[in-house]
Amino acid sequence: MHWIDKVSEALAKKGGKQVIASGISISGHVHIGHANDVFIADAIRRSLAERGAEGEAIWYADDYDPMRRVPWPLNKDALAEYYTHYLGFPYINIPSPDPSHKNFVDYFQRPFVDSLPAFGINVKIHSGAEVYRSGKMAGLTRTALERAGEIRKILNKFRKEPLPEEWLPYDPLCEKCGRIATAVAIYWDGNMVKYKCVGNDYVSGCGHEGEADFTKGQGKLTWRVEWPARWKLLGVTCEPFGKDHAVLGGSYDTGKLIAKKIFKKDPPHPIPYEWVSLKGEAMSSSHGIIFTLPQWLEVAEPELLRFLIFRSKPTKAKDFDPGMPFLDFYDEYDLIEEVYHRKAKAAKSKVAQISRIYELSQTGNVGKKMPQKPSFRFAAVLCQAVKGDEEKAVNIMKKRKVLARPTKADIEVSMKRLILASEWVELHAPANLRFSILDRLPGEVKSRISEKQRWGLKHIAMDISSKDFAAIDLHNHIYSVAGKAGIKPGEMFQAIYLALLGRTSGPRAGTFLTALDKDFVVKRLNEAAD
RNA sequence: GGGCCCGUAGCGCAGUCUGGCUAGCGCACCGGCCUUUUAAGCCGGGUGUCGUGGGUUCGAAUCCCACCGGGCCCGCCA
Repeated sequence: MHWIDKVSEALAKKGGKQVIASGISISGHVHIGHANDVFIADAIRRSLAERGAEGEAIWYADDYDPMRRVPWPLNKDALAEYYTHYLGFPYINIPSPDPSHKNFVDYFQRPFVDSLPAFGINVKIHSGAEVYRSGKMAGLTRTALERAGEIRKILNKFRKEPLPEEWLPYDPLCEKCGRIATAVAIYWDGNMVKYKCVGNDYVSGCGHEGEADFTKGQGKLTWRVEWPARWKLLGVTCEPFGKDHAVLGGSYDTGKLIAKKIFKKDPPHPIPYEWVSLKGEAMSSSHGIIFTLPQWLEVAEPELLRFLIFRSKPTKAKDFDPGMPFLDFYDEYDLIEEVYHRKAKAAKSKVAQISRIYELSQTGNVGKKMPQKPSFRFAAVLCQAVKGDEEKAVNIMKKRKVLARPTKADIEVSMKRLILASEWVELHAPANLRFSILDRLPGEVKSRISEKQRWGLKHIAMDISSKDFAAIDLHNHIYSVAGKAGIKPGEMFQAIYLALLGRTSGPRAGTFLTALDKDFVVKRLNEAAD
């Protein structure tokens, strides 16, 4: 059984409505590593639905947390100084670097959230700032303040240096300087927490002493207490989280105890997961080593990212490389699709597992028929040869038997893939895979073509204009022309590539030439031969 | 100091929870074919001390213990 289904089975067995929580701190661009969180939560929701259990997936933006570091690209040049001023501010209160977004949070969060539907993700979105400001957290905050002593004892079990006697689990928002990370709560009474803005290790305080109304969001619970409080507030029964929280004595450990003892809440079923790296490097919002959901959708089908996440166990580290290895990755996905549709063979013991991974990779329901489409590898060449001419592309794919009596849907899927491939070639493909037809034939290129090669080009041009070659026949024909010209086939091919691409290699010549406009090819070959 | 993950073919991995066919898959590679350059074709081939050592067992990649190597997380701050 797939791990997603094991979790949903365990949850369903407990009974009642299941709430699967996910979420992150909006500390910069939200990248595909963060997608783990929501994708897992949503997949469990889906699995629960399949077994008839009630479930809801949520995504919680920690947008009321303080900015501890200025993230990329705001840490560059003039912006850096401007944003350094906002260290310690709750993200939600930091301005956007561009006027088309409401604020810092909107700027970083929107591209992520807006992309979720394209990945088939259906989650309810919550905002930490909204939760605090609306007073929804007030009751639980009061409980936490009342029982600060017990909470302190729980936390101290895991700390080297115990928290001070008068410690309170509350981070007030300094009314004077606007920071939420610099004020220390001193005591509380009624709805008010008295504080002093003393600063912390990354930003200094303003020294202000004031009072924060915790029913109005003038501060927030400290993380280790906030998390279990949130479980209680939203009735969270399951939550995937990064390995940083999963450490013994980490926030899940203390959260578990606080949830049970203070908030009378069963802690959620944990799903710790590993990070996703980018070309072997850890992704980092603050350093700009990221790959975002919109970036993904530019060059790949959404199913592929789901596949990346669900193909292996959550505790397995995953690496994503949008370069050459991406083609293999695509092939693997296509293969499991074929296995699912019984078009490819796999070990009997594997078919069920592979099929389930395929299902989980889908953004919606699985189609009954497997769509016909080119491999991504092929698409990456074809799109360059036809330069956006759909009809030509379809014809070539028919000739190549990639498409056999294609339906509208087949063509749609294939075109989509061609567009993605063309973006991929542009953005991520290694240079040697990229080619483009020369608009003009520069003299410098022409001069690299020998007398004998010219003779050959001229004859090929003549033959093409007088006859419609099938790709393979043309390919063969080039060999015979090379023979007549008294040169090696390789030299003949090189001349063709030079004339069209300005370099000595390219896609398989017969298919390549037949994929191009005939008149253009004839004209160009003649031009090179003269 | 504490914890987690990983170690299986040249590379990337599945299989480990729940011990049981002859340890699989993709790519690469090798051989052959397509008169056929090429990262777009086809067929065939497994190239392996399952990190090491010990234990449990009729039986271990799988469970237990120790160790080695790699990566990561936490350690007042997600």
